[in-house]
Amino acid sequence: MTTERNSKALKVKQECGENVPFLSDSELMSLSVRELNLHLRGMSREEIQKLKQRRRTLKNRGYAASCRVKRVSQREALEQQKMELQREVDRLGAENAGMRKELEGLGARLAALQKFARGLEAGGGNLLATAPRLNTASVITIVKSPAQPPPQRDHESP
Amino acid sequence: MTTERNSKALKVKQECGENVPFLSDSELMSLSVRELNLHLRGMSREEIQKLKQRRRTLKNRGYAASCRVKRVSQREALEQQKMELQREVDRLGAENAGMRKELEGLGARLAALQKFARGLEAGGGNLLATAPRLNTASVITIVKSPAQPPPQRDHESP
DNA sequence: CTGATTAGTGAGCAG
DNA sequence: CTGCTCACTAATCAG
Repeated sequence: MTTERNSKALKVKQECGENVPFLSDSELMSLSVRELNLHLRGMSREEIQKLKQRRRTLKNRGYAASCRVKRVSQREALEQQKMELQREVDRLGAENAGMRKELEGLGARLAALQKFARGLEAGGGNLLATAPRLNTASVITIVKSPAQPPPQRDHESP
Repeated sequence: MTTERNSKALKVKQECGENVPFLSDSELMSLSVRELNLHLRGMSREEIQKLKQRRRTLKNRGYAASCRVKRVSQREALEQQKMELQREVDRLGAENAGMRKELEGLGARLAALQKFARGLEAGGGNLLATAPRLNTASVITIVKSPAQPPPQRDHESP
């Protein structure tokens, strides 16, 4: 199955020896019916039928070949589409993992903040008194968003 | 191409009429060589060769059939896998969109908080004085996590 | 030899 | 008629 087919000299009916009647070997395949008729002067009905059958056979040979080519092409196209989808899955999966990590980080930050806020509430209203070791630069105050996004698009940059 | 093949009474070489020699019609296909030889008593070399060739042909018919079946199965399997991947892409895409929205919301909240915090810094150290309209229940304080655990953290209130 | 695969061939359908 | 597809056959390869 892996090895290459070496001596591939198939049969391919070739009546070259004795029977080169009037028309070329297999290029009557490319003639139209009208053109074929021009070459059909003075032939017995039987010979005409024989020639037309040979033409049909040659045509069928080509049809079968293109049928196989088409089959292979379709299979390869399917595999190609499958690989593209797999790549898309990988991409989305990675993006997903990244965002999940981001969310996790933000969630942890918010949890810590809420904990700190609870301590604030319990200790009193004075922020600086409650957390004396924190300077204002490291302290951010949060208002629980009442479902109204701020018109300003400002992001932090750590 | 869409219509079903109606009268599918293919040729399937059946030499039932005159030629039912010694062995069943086509069930010599299922005999092993050893068993076949038992039925080969008193036959001319030529007849034996003929029978063996018929057996080989019948076998080949079956091989070709299973080859076609396999081809179809593989194609269907590919299409199946493709559909599953497509479903996976859709699922991940939806999950992705959801998380993106979550991140967007959290980002907006953090942006608002930073804006508020900047106002705090500019106005002075007193939080309540800077935001007099906010009660402590709606205010949460954030510490930019400096990756250093607080040395004394023993007040907890669930 | 057995089983699988390929190309060629005729049957039969569809346009 | 033309083009395509199916089932069959022989040739060939692989194990």
